[in-house]
Amino acid sequence: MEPIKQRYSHQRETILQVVQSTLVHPNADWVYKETRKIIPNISLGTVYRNLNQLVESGRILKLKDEAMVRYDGNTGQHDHFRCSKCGKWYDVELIDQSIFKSFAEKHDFRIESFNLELEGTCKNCLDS
Amino acid sequence: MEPIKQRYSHQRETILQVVQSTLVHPNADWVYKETRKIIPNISLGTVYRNLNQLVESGRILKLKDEAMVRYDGNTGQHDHFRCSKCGKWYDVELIDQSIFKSFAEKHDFRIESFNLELEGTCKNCLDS
DNA sequence: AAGTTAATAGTAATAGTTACTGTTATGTTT
DNA sequence: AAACATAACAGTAACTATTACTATTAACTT
Ligand SMILES: [Mn+2]
Ligand SMILES: [Mn+2]
Ligand SMILES: [Zn+2]
Ligand SMILES: [Zn+2]
Repeated sequence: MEPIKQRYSHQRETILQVVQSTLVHPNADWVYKETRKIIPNISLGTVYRNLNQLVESGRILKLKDEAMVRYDGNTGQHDHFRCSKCGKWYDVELIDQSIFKSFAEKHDFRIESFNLELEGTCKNCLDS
Repeated sequence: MEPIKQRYSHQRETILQVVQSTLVHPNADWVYKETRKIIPNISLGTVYRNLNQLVESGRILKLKDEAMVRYDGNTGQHDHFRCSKCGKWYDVELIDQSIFKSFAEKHDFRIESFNLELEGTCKNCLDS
């Protein structure tokens, strides 16, 4: 069988740029609203479909929030801190990943990704 | 203002026992079906309300699955491996938590919980 | 230029969860 | 023990994030 053909689409590239242009780790609706500033008649379904494809092809990351999915244009190795008060996501410095690598070998699983998430209260919320 | 009064309820205690009796890290519907074996006319709303209360009071843990919430009756310190093929959650041995503790001090955040999640393919799925 | 079909806009449907409402049961006060 | 106050309940409606559907458009192939 033939390889799946993925065609270029203006919408997909715009969505990718929107996700890559921010540090907010947006959800689908945020991406939708931002993308509509560039393509006013884009459909919400198109945003969802393309976000999923971009995750599938590894060009963006998928994050799990409380009751929503969030996306991350930064596909480099990093972890997250989530503020339980304001809901903001912050990138944090990575612990040496070799810790996890050696850990992986103790188990009978094929480990494909490590995800370390810290939760608490951010500086902003602590100050105010 | 007075402290919130939490009354005993047969339903809540049964739900707690159901969650504590398993290692599957169940979602709300699984808990609902299991609890109905004991209290046949319990309402799904009651299950959700009590699961939330049990999380709130720290008697069970809340986990984020792909598009669902899961619960864990094991509130001891441990981490998880999730199989992306069969969706099962496994408890895994904890890395020395002091790693995270020292890490926390580098940041201007008040860190309240660490959550390490590994994803990949489990032994069962690798074999078959 | 004509043909193929991936991708789209728009909308309907699904699924997990929460909100509401009248009734029941738990814990308290007479 | 009886009356009371209200947390919790069963049952159901509403909400919300996401996916599915459908007729049309546009990207690539021949
Ligand atoms: Mn990030
Ligand atoms: Mn567990
Ligand atoms: Zn905050
Ligand atoms: Zn598996």
